[in-house]
This record gives sequence, structure tokens and C-alpha cells, in this order.
Amino acid sequence: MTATIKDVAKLAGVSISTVSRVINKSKPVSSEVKIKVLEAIDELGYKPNAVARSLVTKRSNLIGVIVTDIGNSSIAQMVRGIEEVGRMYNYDIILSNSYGDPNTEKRFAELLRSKQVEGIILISEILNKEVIEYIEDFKIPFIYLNKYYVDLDLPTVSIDHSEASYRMTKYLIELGHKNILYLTRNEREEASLERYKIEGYKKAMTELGEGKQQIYSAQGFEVEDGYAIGDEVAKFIKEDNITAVFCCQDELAIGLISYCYDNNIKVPEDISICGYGDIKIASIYRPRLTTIKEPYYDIGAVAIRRIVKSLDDGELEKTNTYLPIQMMKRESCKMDGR
Amino acid sequence: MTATIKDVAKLAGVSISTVSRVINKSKPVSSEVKIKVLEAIDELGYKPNAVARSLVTKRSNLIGVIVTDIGNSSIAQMVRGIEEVGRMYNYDIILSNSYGDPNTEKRFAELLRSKQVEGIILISEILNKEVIEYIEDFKIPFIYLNKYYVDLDLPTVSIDHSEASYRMTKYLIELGHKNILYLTRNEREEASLERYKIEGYKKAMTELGEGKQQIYSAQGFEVEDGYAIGDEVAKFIKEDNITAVFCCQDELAIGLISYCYDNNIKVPEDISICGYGDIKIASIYRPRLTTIKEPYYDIGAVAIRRIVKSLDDGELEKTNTYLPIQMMKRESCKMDGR
DNA sequence: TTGAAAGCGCTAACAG
DNA sequence: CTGTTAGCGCTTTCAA
Repeated sequence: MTATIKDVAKLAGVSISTVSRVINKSKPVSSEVKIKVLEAIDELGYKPNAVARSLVTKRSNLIGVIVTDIGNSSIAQMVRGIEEVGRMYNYDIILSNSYGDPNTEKRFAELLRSKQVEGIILISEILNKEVIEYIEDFKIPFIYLNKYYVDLDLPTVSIDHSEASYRMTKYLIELGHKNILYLTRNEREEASLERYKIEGYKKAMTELGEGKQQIYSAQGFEVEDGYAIGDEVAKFIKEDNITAVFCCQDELAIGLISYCYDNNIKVPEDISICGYGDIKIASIYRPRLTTIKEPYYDIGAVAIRRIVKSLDDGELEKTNTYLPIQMMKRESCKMDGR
Repeated sequence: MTATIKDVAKLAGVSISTVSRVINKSKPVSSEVKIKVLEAIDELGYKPNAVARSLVTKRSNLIGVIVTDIGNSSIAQMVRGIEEVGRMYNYDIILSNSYGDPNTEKRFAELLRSKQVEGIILISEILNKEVIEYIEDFKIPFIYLNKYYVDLDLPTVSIDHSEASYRMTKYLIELGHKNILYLTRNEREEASLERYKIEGYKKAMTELGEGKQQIYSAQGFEVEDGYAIGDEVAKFIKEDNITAVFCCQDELAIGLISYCYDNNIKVPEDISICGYGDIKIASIYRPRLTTIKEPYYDIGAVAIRRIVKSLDDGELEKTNTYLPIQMMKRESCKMDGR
């Protein structure tokens, strides 16, 4: 049996309140008594029971994090940021993998609440109003992180996607590209982020005033989807003189480059390809991928910092915190000499 | 204020024990009363407070997981396995990132204990006896997962590395390779897993009875280290007619292949390269990497299953659970025609 | 500066 | 089948 505060009190010959005071430094204790208590603590190897403590203080020092899949590298990076910053403020995190199922998300949220978490961060790939409202109902700080959708009326953190996309397109234009294909997904859905990214792309293309503005949609956001679309893209290259492809996600770009590799299309000699996200593989893959860095670690870090802050001083504003944009210029895109 | 069991009892006009009974189905309750209670619960939106419950039951339903870095994809996969299987048995996991620092690991272990976790899984990249003993002292189920080192006297789970390495070398030999370089790291350290892998490599080479047995050590286990060693390897290819390189970790192999890409050495035409681990990138990178699959998800899954099991029936044996070996034959290795 | 006592929300005897 | 009661280990008034 592990020692309790009672044991310490008895051994030190004081009351449990005194022990509590020295543990928490909550009230002055004469140094003489303090020493006795400290000795007793040491002798018994006493460690306070955080569960008992939370029951009375109503503070669990726990933040619940529900993610689509921790195996996803960008999500892992966000969690890394959440964990590390949470730690600085003495918060532990409880992790739940929903695999994207809304019911599971709700169930986990409930579970987290029962464990008395002080805040919840939901990292989701779908946008489910019902889940969000369900969690908002808990009346605890809640931040929603999503790579694909936006809900403007919710606290979140991201980069300015429209601006990022504009800058990437601009960059391709600077490299001499005129016929640039934008590879998207879900662009028509109301809440899709793609709307903003396409907006940025179009703005830059319109400023250019010449060349071909072309948008095409993949079947998904994964490497396979990028690969699968290879045939179409190859056709665009031939028929429409497309010289650069701007993929809305790194995974798509990687898949597409793999397709090119397998089909003897040289990147970047035959076609420049860039991505969006800067996932880990982007800088390891060859050629290294030119892309927009979504600062996943920072996104997580800022998210939890906002939660912790709101835990101190009351309100959590329903705003999007924008993080700086960073372009990663690498070898998958080159000057177009044609 | 959220409703408590008392509120439910009052509204339903019964005692709190009755409410407790219906919540936990711990004792029979007349269906008539049960309905009243259920209605009250529903009306108040009552959810049991898991903290209060753990305090009395001494069961937190929490497993602590300390990892080197959740941003590492193989670790993320293990955590995925841990989380998913833990969930099946109603355990939540608390995640801590130690970044490999032993003192941090100890501190986190302590923190986890204070939160009354029922078991601890430590995923570490170093082997620190002190940390291990410290955690063992908690007298709660503890499993130690490590990719690089072995401690035979501890519960853990892995593949049979000697056998795996033997089979990979055999495979290269079957492809016609005779001069095979084994790229290692830390092979001299007593507890290093590399000893076992080298054993397997040597066994296969000795059985072959001809060709060149060559072992060379990189500076680390990362992609950069694989890249950095490229010059040396290129020399081996030229001078010693090495036709295949067996890298002790996928990261090294990927780095080496990147070096080859950048230096116009064709893989697998000029040199076959294989890895060990089957990290995510292995099957995405081009050429796709031939490698040994370390089943990270399963390792995590089995680890937590062992913990949960020992929580039911007492003891956790200090044994290594071996998982099946799987070879991933891909394009980075080909028949040697020379 | 210290101790006694109440109570956080819940479970688990125990008695009826 | 149901209610009363005693805690779980701790913090926090309130008095002294």
C-alpha cells in the first residue's frame, strides 16, 4: 500500500492539514515543523494522489485530445506541440483516436468529460456540426483543428490559406510557368478550405493575365489519389502544355511524383510539382518537394496555449489565430525554360 | 454546475446507492425504480464523475505511455496500437513525450503514478537501467519497448531480430548477390540489438561460403546519417564490388538512396539497397524500399494487451513476446546479373 | 501557525 | 430490493 497524507501526518506528529500546507506551500508553516514533515514524506516515499486532489479542487490538469489518427504524421506533429506546451503549464494529455467517426468522437468526448478534462482539442478531418455542438455544450475550453474545412465561428488556429496559395502560385509564375494546373479536392463544398486556396491561385493567375488557368479534382487527399490521377495529369501536360502542378496537399504531390517516376516523366525537368503542408516526407523524398509549410507543431502549441490561457482568464474567443506562412523552395519545381 | 449522483437521487426520490446500482448494474434494482432513475439521469444530463469513482475503486482506467517522440512515425504507430486496443478494454492513455531524456522520463513516470495510472508503457530509444528500475519500483504493470536495445530481463515485445536479419540476407543471396555490405550502428555495445542482427547476417553469409562479408558503421540511425555515409558506400561499390547494402534501419536506407539519387547512382540497377523496419515512407519512396517489417502497430497492441491481462490475473512475466516476421519485397533490390 | 472537521462525488459493505 | 453509512485521499474553511 502506498503512503497517504495521513501516514505522513502521523509519522511527523502533525495534522494532515499541516502536511497539505507544506506540500502545496499554500499557507505558512513553521520551518521546524516543515522539516519534520519533509522528512516524513521522504521516509515514506509519499507522493500525493492526484485523483483525490482533483476531486476536491475540481482541477484535473488534464486536456483531452481527440484526433482522427495519431498515425498521420501531421497530426502527430500537432499532438507533439500540444503535449510539449501543455507540459509547460503542467497539463497532461489524454489521447483518443477516433478514426474519423463522428459517433466515436462524441463517445470519446463524453469519456473525456467524465474524466474531468479541463479542455478539449479536436483534430478532425471532417466537419461535423453535431459533434462540435455536443462538445461546445460541455462549457469547457474547446479548440477545433481541421486541415480541410473551416468553421468560422469556432476557436481554431491555422495559416491564411488564401494568402499561402497565392504566394505559391506567384512563385511558380516567377519561375516562368504560365500554364499551371491546380489539383484540388472537394472544392465545391461550402466549408471546404479549398475554396480559399483556389481563390489565392486564381488571384495570382489573373494578375499574370496570360497562360492557362486549370483546376482539376482528385478523388481524395492521399498518396494513392495522387498516383491515380497521374494519367490525367500526363494528358494535361501533353495536350495543354501544363508545365507546373500545384497540389492542394503534399500527399497528392508525392503520389503524383511517384507516378512520374514509374512512368518516366522527369520531375522537375518535364514537369514542376509542388505541394501544400510540408509533411515530413516532403523534405526526404527525391526530388525534395517544394511546398507551403503548415506549421503543425506550432498549430498544436498555439491551440493548447489558448486553452490554458482561457482557463486562467475566463473567455476563449471564437477566432482563428493565424500563423505565419513559410514557403519551402526545393527541387521539385524549377525554372521553366520553354 | 453539473449534476451529481445526489441530484439524481433526489429527483428520482431514491437513495444515492440505488442510483449507483443502476449506473453500474452492480446489484438488482426493481425495474420500476430503475426507470425512474434513468429518467432522472436523462433529465439532468447526469454523467458519472470518473475521478470520484477512481478515488474509491482505486481504478483509474488510465495507462501511462512515455515515448521518446510521438513525431516519430514508428512510435506513432505503436501508440496507435496501444490506444486502439486499450480502448477495447476501456482504458484511456495519457501520453508523455520525453525526447529521450532519462530525467524527464523519470519525472513523467512519477507524474503518471500520481495520476494513478494502472500501467506504464515506456517506448525509449536509449537503455537506461535507472529509469527502468525506478518505474519497476512502482509495482504496477510495466512494459518496455525499444527499437535499438535489449534488456532480456524485462517484459517487452518485438520480432526475432536475428532471424529477421538472417532471412533478409538470405533473400539478397537468392537474388544473386554475393558481396553484401551490412550497414550498422552501435554494433559493439553490449545491449545493442545490432549484435543479433549482425549474427543473422553473418550466419547467412557463412552459409553462402563465398563473396564478401563486410560490416560498416554509420554515425547514427537517421536519414542524414544514411546520406552522410554515401561517399564511403560509393567507394565500397567501386573497390569491393559490393552489389547490395543491407541497412540496419529504413532511415539509413532512405538517406543512402537519396545520396544515390543526388549522385547519379541508380538504385537498384547499380546497387540494391534494403532496410529494416518498414516505416511509412518505405513504401512511398521511389524506388520502394525492400525491408523487414517491424509491426509497430501490433507491438503496441500486444504490449497493452499484456498489461491489461496482467491487471486481471496478477502477474506480468518478464519475457519478450515475439511477433511474426514479414519481408517486404519491393523495387529497391533486384537480381544481380553481374 | 496549527488542528478539527466538513466535504468533493462516488462505491460498497451492512442492515433491514 | 433499498437505504444508511463509512470512507477513498485530499483541500479548505473555521477556530483556536
